[in-house]
Amino acid sequence: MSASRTARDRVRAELTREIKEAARSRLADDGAAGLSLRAVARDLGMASSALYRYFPSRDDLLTALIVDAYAALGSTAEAANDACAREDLRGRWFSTCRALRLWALAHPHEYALVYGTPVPGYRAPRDTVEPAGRAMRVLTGILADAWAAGRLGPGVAGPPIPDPVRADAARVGEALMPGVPEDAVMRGVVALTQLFGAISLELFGQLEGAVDARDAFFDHNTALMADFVGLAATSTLDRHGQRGARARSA
Amino acid sequence: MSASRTARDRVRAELTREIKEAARSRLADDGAAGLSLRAVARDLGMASSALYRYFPSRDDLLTALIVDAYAALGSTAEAANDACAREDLRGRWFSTCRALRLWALAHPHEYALVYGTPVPGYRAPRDTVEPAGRAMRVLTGILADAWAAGRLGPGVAGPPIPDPVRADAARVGEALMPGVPEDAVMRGVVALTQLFGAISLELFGQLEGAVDARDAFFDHNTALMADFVGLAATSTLDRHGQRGARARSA
DNA sequence: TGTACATCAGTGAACGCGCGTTCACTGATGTAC
DNA sequence: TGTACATCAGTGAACGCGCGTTCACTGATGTAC
Repeated sequence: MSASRTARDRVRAELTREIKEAARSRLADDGAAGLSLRAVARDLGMASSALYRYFPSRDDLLTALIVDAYAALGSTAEAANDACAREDLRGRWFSTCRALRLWALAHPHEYALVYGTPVPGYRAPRDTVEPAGRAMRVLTGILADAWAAGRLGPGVAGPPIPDPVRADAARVGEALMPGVPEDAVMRGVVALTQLFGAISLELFGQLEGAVDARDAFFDHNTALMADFVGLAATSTLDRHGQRGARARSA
Repeated sequence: MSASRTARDRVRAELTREIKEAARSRLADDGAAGLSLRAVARDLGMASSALYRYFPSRDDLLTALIVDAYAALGSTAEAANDACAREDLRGRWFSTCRALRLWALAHPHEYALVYGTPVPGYRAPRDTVEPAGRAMRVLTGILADAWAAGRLGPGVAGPPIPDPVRADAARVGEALMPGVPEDAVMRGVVALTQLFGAISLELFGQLEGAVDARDAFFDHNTALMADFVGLAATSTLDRHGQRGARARSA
């Protein structure tokens, strides 16, 4: 049974993949709000009604694309992180930030799908919640490792944290970087916010005419925020993206 | 001539305003990509063809909305900045950041129009470039004032700035905060990026389930970034949004 | 292995809908003398 | 102030289009005996 099931089912899985692939291409022209089943079917040379054998509605296709985008973003981050020596904390941070930006630049419409303007009328179902956190979790994991290794410096101190914010930071910390004190958690969240702000502004065209050396600019940006969170400067990776460049001292 | 011209022209200006107003409301339901002249006309109780007396095409209406959004964001920032004593630099920074966030929360769809995912197929014309910078210029102006007054601390140092980035920072600094050295310009840009990242993440729903005390969270966020850029902590406004709270020492 | 039946994939026509834009028109408002 | 004319605002019908989704159908693939 399972062997024969896979015969037909492999074709099914393959076509499901192709439909999503075609839909991703369409995204570039029409955006998420304008994603059209008929256009996708046309690109694949099949009847639009055939798509209903694979996705019960347009929104379900959109959901699949969103889940895929989160997953791709997540595994990109994980791969970048894993490519570094575990104890090279600043290197892992840099590598992951860079990988996220490069993925976003290579897949701008999929990035926009998850971190851009929400699609009007579309409500993300539950399936979407879990994969959403994967990329984030890589970055917070680095901070947690740094803290555990006693290698998370004081960073920018800032004013004392008001109680309600402390509660939020405690909850976020519990979920993403257990053991890390609230003020370091806050700095981490601020750094993540900055990271996604930097990627979004570049991707959505707000740097146009203002910043030319985009790669180097992003790297310097990342370096400043690494200092901000207190990630010790032990990496060989934070200048110009050249592995093996001389380590710098903060 | 000019008196009689204004008779008819005042009605025209009024209706132009009403059309844009109705279009703004529509934005909430359908998003920018789905903005429909027919829907706007329906809401106003007029024939859809009548709108062509006011806007030559759908894209021109969209352009008008974008220009308006930038202008509203700009004057919101300016008003918040002007409401503070000129020498209260950190207060001005806080006041402006807060005002921008509150405007965005009050007008999420207009914010998305300018800082969210670009509308597919829409190319912003020239009219859009100048007003885009207004809100930014308020914030950079504060940093420039702080520098001129010798009140811009060292902030986070970061690594030495590579030459291409230095060139970008010099150009941006020239345009937005003349006289401020490149490293401070870079920190300013990073802070602006963080600000828009924070507003966008909150607005686009990424904080859902993670952060509850949104106002206080944003304020603390802002305080950390104010320290990051080196804005001296002399304000009475950076705790809990209460004017007259005790000044704190960094 | 062979046959009878059930399941599934894909088709093409049809549904009802909303869209941007054009056009010839009517009536009101403004202008020139 | 009054009249003749030009300009403008708004109408409603029409154009051609694309959309999501349903449905009865055909033929191929899988299942059970």
